[in-house]
Amino acid sequence: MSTRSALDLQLPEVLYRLATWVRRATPATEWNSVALSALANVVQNGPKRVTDLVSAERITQPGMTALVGRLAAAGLVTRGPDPDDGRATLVSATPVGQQYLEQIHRAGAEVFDRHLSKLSSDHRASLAGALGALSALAFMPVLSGGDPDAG
Amino acid sequence: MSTRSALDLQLPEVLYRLATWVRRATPATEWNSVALSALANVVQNGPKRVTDLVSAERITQPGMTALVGRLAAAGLVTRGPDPDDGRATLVSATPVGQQYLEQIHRAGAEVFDRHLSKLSSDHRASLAGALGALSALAFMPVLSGGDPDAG
DNA sequence: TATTGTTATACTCTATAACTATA
DNA sequence: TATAGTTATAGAGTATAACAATA
Repeated sequence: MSTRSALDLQLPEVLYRLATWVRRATPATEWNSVALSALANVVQNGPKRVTDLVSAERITQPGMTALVGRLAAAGLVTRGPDPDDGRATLVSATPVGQQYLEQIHRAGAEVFDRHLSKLSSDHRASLAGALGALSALAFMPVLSGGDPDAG
Repeated sequence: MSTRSALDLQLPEVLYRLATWVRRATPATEWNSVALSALANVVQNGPKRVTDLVSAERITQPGMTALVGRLAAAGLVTRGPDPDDGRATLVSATPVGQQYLEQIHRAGAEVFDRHLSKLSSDHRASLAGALGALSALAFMPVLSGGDPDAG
């Protein structure tokens, strides 16, 4: 039995479960996951057009318009014109939005830390060794294929 | 620099991002994540009361009643009396529900496999080494604390 | 004519409150 | 009286369709 087959057979299932676990372990917030993800996008990558945000999330353009409107009403983002394209709207994070996201991440990190401390030292060591790989996966662009229309 | 501090500092952030990544990479289905999670609960653990399903998900009792009603209408679960408690309702998975969940997992596994194949062999090896730890985390009961009311 | 974004409308889902049945 | 579950009602969020502005 090679490590390759173990990886192929078990990791997808484990990742799936892990995502569910993270969803349950993460403290509830007043914003849903799509909203936090869109906010994180503009916080980390700078101003984005509505279309860009749409393609990064599983939501329609009108849905993103409404979401950006709510985020703007809450003071977490601002909307402005795109100097390069008169049709486009640039969505930018405000300092408040950035601070809010950092606070959410701190609260989530605390919860994760409490759970990680329950793991055996062997398990903790193997996780530390896989940090780079997990990060590479977490930052990997999602391949199209399940979604025929996705570009 | 110990591996312990690297783990504490980076892993929570990576896990958070990884969960978002999984959410985006997983093919969209007609059922949302709470519905699939509740279905998976009864498929894997056998019949459960509505209250049990409520405590495992972030949803209210009326919300779970409605969700179970939809799952039952779709033929994925059935409801029956609890022989030990006349007040309770036992929710059980049907063969159709079990097959549906297996199909969802197969489709998700295919997508994950395609992404995993993009990783370097070093990263794949470290992931294989962390499988046990990831699984331990994914199956760890969620600790209360962020949620004062949670048992 | 195609693309970007918004508005109008309807539907799904979930929360709070009130209720019934059983312990 | 407390617990398990349901029903009634209202609100948030998102999709489809139609529209306005710019490329």
